[in-house]
Amino acid sequence: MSVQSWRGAAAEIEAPRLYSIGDLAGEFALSARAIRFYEDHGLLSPQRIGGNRVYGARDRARLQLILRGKRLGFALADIKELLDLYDVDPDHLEQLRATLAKGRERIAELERQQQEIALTLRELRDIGAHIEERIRQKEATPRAGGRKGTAP
Amino acid sequence: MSVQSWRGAAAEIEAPRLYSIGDLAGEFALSARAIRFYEDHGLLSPQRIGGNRVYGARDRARLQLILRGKRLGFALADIKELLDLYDVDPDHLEQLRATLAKGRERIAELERQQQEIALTLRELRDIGAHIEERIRQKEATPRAGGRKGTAP
DNA sequence: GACTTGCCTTACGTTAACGTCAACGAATTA
DNA sequence: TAATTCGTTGACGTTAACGTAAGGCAAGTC
Repeated sequence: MSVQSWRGAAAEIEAPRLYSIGDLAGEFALSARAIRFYEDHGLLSPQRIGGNRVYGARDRARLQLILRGKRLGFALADIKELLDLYDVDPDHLEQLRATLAKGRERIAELERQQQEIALTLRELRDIGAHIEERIRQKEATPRAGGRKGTAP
Repeated sequence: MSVQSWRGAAAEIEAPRLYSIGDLAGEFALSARAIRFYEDHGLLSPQRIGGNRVYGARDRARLQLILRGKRLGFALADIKELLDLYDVDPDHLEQLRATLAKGRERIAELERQQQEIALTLRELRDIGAHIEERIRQKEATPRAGGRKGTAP
């Protein structure tokens, strides 16, 4: 049963949508084990209702960020730092500065990554163009010799 | 001793630069163990001179690609596939087509990754701007309350 | 009342990507 | 000649990020 049913049908007030661990696991196509794992490592901290985990919009958003971070190849520890950037205490000046600094590091790293992706894309497209041409050659004149592939 | 010394000083003909495992390890700041590991998994295949590994320009270039792939968060198995795109047999039409297809997949994946990085960068810059403003506030009027950070 | 479903915790297993250590050989260097 | 300095091959250890299995509670279903 979806967690939402627990809230009864007094749907006059805005009901901030809630999710069970199974809901999120299904929606994002990962295992409940993984979600619990993220919690164990401090990336999520859902409420509890009688032992059961209950996730709100904030948790859901954080989970999305986690998955995006993973797709970008970051380790969970890094992703945790990234998530921490979101809930800095706006009253503590030193923490604000520290967060800003960390944020800039992440930005720099992502920009570097951007460059490397762009470079890799150029190379792949180049290879692709060569291969396409080679294919056209072979299709035009089926039994002929050919030059070697692009180095290396 | 650098492998290069083995080639004597008959430097009239162009000597294609060679490297020992230590050379590459030093240059790219990784361990010799890692380099051997890559070889064990088919990502490198240096020559041998009396049991010792000897790397040429091609091996060096492949190693660079490996490291770049790692920085982009790819697994070694994926990187191996990527490397294989470079030395496709230009005479085998089917292999050409298959390579082209794989290449396009990688391109698509990298483009998706590009989008996600761009998105993350926008968010981080946004957070950064908020934090900077908050810092200016606190610097201007040291003891005042403040709004909360950017959700989530 | 038995069964299924969904969640819980605990604990051990697994894979990737190396690190570390041992024991050895070949080549310089003192 | 002895001691370093690279390099070699095993073999075992380690960390991250989960998977998998065992056993149990609570609620709904047949």
